[in-house]
Amino acid sequence: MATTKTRAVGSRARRHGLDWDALAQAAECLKTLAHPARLRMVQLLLSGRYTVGELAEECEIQSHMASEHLRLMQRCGFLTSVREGRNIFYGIAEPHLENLMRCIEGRFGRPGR
Amino acid sequence: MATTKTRAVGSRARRHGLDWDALAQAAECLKTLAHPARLRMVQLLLSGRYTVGELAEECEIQSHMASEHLRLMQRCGFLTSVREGRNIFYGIAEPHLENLMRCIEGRFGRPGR
DNA sequence: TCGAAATATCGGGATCTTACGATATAATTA
DNA sequence: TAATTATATCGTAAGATCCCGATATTTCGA
Repeated sequence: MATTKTRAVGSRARRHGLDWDALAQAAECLKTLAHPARLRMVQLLLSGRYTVGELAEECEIQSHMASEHLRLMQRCGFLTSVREGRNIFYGIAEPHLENLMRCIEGRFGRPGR
Repeated sequence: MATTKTRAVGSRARRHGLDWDALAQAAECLKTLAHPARLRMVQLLLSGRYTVGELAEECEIQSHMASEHLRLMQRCGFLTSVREGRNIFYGIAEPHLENLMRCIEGRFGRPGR
């Protein structure tokens, strides 16, 4: 999973955007985001904090699946979590997610909204 | 792969960003983008057109693998391709990719650049 | 302390992805 | 036509992902 190859810079594109390590990291994060339930969770969490159960209900999945999705996103540093009594509230830790979701909504959102 | 479920809108988040179909579509596209070689190809192609062989060399993969990656991205409508003699030149078809890559570079690019 | 509620983890089976070698197709040149 | 170059496709095996049921863990209330 940790693709840590050292790559020579090709001929036509010197210093073109991200280096290979950054690309591998970015790919990991995109893969983590690339699931409808997880996208939905991010979308919801950008508007405030939610418990696991609430997210599960919104996404219509079992709560232990929500837990799993949240674990994956937390591993990428996307989320915060705070326990309050029996509940655990999740929130957004990665500020860039807002821009990214805006890009995605710009591409996939219906024009009439 | 075609997750076409009809989902009820939950309680706390009415009309929150994208609906389920759009999320599934977005997830597909993100998954397609979520590979270091494919990200690199998009990065390169945003600066001009490239042949399969050039892309393969830049990404240090075999050209038949480049071909495969390009096929996946074309299936999402990301790319254009034009044959010229023996070569096939690929380019960017989806204008939103530029914004998306900027978001990604904003997150993963080194601060000093 | 016991039971219930909320969340997390484990083990497994089905499905998908990835990269490979081999092969096929298309266009060019000898 | 035959050989060469560029690109695409096929079959496949290893590995990853997804979702499930079952089971743990943590916290609260009776």
